[in-house]
Amino acid sequence: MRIGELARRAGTSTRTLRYYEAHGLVRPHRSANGYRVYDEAELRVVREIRSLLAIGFGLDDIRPFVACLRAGNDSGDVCPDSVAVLRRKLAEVDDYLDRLGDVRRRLHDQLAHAIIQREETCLRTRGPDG
Amino acid sequence: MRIGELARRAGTSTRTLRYYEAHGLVRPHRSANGYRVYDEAELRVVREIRSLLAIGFGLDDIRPFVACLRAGNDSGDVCPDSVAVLRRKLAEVDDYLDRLGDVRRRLHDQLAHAIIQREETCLRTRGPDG
DNA sequence: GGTTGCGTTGACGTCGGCGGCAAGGTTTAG
DNA sequence: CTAAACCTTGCCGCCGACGTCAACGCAACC
Repeated sequence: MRIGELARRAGTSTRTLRYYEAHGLVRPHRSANGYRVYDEAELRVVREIRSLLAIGFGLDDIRPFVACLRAGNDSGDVCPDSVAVLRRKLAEVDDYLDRLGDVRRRLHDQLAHAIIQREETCLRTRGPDG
Repeated sequence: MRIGELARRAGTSTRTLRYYEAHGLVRPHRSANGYRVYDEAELRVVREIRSLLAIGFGLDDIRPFVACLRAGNDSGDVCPDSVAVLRRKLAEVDDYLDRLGDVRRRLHDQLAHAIIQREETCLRTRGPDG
C-alpha cells in the first residue's frame, strides 16, 4: 500500500503520514523507485495515532502505544509504558476538569453579577416602577 | 507612570504592555521624549486583561471589557457586549467540560481495560495460582 | 509524446501571547 | 565623564500538528 491509499483509508492526508514518519511513529518500507510502501498493520497504527490525538494526546505521548501495537499486542494500551501515560493523562484531565470547573463558576458568577448590575442601573434610570 | 512602573504594578512585563497596546487594548500618552505615559486608570485595565486571560479568554474577547471600563463603569462586565462574551464563553466552557468528561471516561475505561488485560496475561503466564 | 495523477524532498505559513535580543536614545546618579 | 537604568522600534523564536506551495521524478493511458 502506498501513501495515498493509506491516507485515504485512515481518513487523513499524505502530509500527515510523512509528518508521523518524521517523528518516528510510522515506518514504511521503500520500493525501488523510492515510494513509501506500508504494510497492512500500519493502518492500525495510524488509526491508533489519530484516535489518541483526538482525545488530546501529543505525538510524544503516543509513541508507547505504537510500540505496544508493533510488539504484537491486540491493543496499544496494555503495555506498562502505555498504562503509565494513560494514568498521567487521566490525572492531567482531572486537573484540567477542576480548573475548568473553577473557571465555569467564575464565569457564572460574573454573568449573574453583571445582569444584576444592569437591572439596578435600569431601575435607577427609569424609576422604581420599571 | 511609565511602562516599567506599570509593568511592575500589574505584575507583568513591558513587552506584554507594548503587545497589548499593539492590539488596541491599552492606550498610553507620549511624553516629549517619546516615552509611554500611562494614567492611573490603565492599571485597572491591565489587571482586567490579565484576569480574563488567566481564565482562557483571548485578547479579542477582552476588548469589550476594556471598553466597558473605559466608559466609566466600575466593572468591565456590565456592558451588553461584555455580557454577550461572558455568555458565549460560558457556553464554550460548558461544551468543553462535556467533551473533557467524555475524554475522561474513555481514559478511565481504557485504563481499566488495560489493567484487566495485564492481569489476565499475568495469570496465563504464571499459572492460575499467580 | 503529452497529459494526468501519482510520488519525492524541502521549506515556509498558521495561531497567540508573549520572550528575548539588537541597536539605538534619554535620564539620572556618582 | 561615565556607567547604569531607563526607554524606543523592530524583528526572530517558540510551541504543535499539520497546510500549502515549489520543483521535481515516476507511471500509466491515449
